[in-house]
Amino acid sequence: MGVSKTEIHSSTQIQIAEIAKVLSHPARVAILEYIAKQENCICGDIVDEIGLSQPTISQHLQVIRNAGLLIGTFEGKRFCYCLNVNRFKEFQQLLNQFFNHTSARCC
Amino acid sequence: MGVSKTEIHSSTQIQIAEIAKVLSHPARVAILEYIAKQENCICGDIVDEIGLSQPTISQHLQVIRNAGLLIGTFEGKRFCYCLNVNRFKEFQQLLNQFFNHTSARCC
DNA sequence: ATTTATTATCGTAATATTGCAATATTATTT
DNA sequence: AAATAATATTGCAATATTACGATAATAAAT
Repeated sequence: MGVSKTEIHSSTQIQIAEIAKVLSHPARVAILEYIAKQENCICGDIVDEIGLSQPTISQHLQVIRNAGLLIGTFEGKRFCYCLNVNRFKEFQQLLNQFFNHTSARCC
Repeated sequence: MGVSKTEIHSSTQIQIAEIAKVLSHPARVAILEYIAKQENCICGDIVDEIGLSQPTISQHLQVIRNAGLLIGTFEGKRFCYCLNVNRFKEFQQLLNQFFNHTSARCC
């Protein structure tokens, strides 16, 4: 009834789905791209960059943060979040494992 | 108000999000894995394999089909769907492009 | 300490997703 | 053609997601 039956699936399947869910909204894709390309991590202007309200961006950022894709650093006095590249590459690796494993077994 | 503002995003961002959405449910991940590993494409028993009702599986299959990930073939008399490996690998490639492009630009 | 700027949270409305029972459709046999 | 099997669709309920205004919390600067 609208709720996913996660208990019937393997942890790997759930993991892939969780990773994919983070990327399953264009705003989050855009935010990730934007954060990554900002050299000095001044990320407060995501709201200006992407045409969504500040609460909405904050909500999307939370999804990204919960996935472990954000790390905070200090640049002088300013605190700013930055892409967790290691985690990001882990996402890529896990997805590639899924793709390779799955397509290799196909008829 | 609950609806994605797709018009503000680039076609690449939307494409990545669409690909990710297909993989964003463990049942669909499981279905893709199952279809891929079936040598002779006898896929009617997905329902037995995965613990979900036939309508629910059919619904998930439609999402997978709409993404272009299913092709139908004839094996003797039986029609059966099979993973579209080319499209599947295209998904992998597009995701890798996104990951490589994004992580390369990070601070 | 008080203003100012930035980010997070709350509340709420609209829409989407997930799941299944019931039913319809389609295909295959007999 | 009628029966059987397999898949798709419909309808509906429960939950999740998306979006934003209002507000709270946090940090920076005066």
